[in-house]
Amino acid sequence: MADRTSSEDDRRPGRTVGFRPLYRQVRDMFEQRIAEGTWAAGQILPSEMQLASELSVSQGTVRKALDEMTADNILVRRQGRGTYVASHDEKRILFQFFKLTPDDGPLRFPDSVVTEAVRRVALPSERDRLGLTGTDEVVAIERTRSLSGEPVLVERIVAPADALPGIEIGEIPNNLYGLYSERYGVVVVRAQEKLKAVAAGPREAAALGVPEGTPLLAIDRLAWSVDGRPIEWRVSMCLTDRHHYLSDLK
Amino acid sequence: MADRTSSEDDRRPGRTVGFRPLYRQVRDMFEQRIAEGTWAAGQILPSEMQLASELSVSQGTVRKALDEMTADNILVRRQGRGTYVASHDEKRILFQFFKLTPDDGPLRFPDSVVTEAVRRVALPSERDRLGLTGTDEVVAIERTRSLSGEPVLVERIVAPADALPGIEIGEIPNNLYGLYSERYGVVVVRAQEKLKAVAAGPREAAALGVPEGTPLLAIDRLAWSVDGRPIEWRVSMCLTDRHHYLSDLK
DNA sequence: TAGTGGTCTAGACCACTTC
DNA sequence: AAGTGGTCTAGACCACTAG
Repeated sequence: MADRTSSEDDRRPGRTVGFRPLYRQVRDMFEQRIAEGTWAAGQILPSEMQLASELSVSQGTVRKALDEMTADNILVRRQGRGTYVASHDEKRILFQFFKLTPDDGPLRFPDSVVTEAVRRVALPSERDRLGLTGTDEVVAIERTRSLSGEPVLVERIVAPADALPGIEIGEIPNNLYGLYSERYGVVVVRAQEKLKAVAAGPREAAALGVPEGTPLLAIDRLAWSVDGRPIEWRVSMCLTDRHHYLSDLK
Repeated sequence: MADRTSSEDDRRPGRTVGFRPLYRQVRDMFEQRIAEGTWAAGQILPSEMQLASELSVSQGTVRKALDEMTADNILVRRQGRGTYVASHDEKRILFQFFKLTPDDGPLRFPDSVVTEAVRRVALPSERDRLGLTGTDEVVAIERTRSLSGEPVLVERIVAPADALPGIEIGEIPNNLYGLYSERYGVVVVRAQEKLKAVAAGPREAAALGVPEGTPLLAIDRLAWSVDGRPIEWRVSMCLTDRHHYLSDLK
């Protein structure tokens, strides 16, 4: 493992500016391996001891890096088995990325019906949110999602086409983040949602089977890949008469 | 420090059932001290070394307990200075408990105008949410809150009266969690919010100066004290035409 | 039984704040 | 200079899983 400053050859930290703990440098390396696909979603990592000796670092330093990444839901650790790159299975989606819960009854994964899927040049607003330029293309999807057979939300999803090369518009799975990671090695690890209450317009009203003007919960989500690139913009319009958005504050 | 099982006298963990790491027992003790008021909000804790020798535990074990509590925003650590019980100053409220953000412009702390404050017997729904029984009393507050002079939300707050003994209905401060901790030693550390989109009724419409039926964001929050007791139920009806609820998913 | 992560300890040194 | 938290190391042992 190299020094943590830019110029010295020992382990002594430099001045206040630019100091970065060793375990964070280790974490950066691990995240880079995930971003590059060296470690794919669901795959097991080498053991702490192996990683430590590979990097010429103590096991405790490797552990601290792995613990941080586990706390951020990038890795999953299982005592006695090993450390794995967190995969986007339905359980993780429900736990981390799907906050719409039935008022009574258990959390469930919604069905999806795709109503539109196209590849086209990005609109200005999409370029803005996704950090695209000029003539960059996006994949745009619209779909309606149901819980227990009842439509609960309609959403529009936009992702940069170059991050998902050769994506087949025809076959959009229910679990998109699983597709991103399994097929394109793009691992979504973080998202930010902005929520508003809005009145249903004609399209939402028709798709959800409610009158125009019905209050809907609008969820505007931007999702980032492990390497920090914005990878998807999604706006969901949700019926909340029998569901709610669950947010834990701590 | 005692053993971590219930019956043995050494440090050897027992069977799988009932095993609890030493650092969690240490954390439990620390949380108890906060709940009892031994360590009040804003107060500095003894140093890691002092705590370790007091409990006959290594510094590393104390550190792990303190780190966990810091991650949960119960403590604040400042290198070179010490470890403090997190106080409910405006900065913490904004960071942890107030998620309504202007669409453009910086996050700010809202003003409040109390429109009603009474002490009365708890309603059945309130007993249910707050874990009260029989003739337990509550303090109920209604207020309107503004950002930049514009009313953005109206909320109803209900708290068990016995947790806030002798609370003066007359003087309700803007920052309620600060009052709870400073005056009654009740430290709120966690909350859960359920969000829905609803139509403004006559009262909300009048208080917020919008037509009836305007979509509002309803935030139903239950807040817990450090000892796990539900300490406040709050329902906020928010105008989201120029603000949004910010939720980070990771 | 072997190998993994999880806990606990002890000690050295660094970064930061205060006096 | 002294005291705090932060980092890094090394080693022992425990809990859990799998063969």
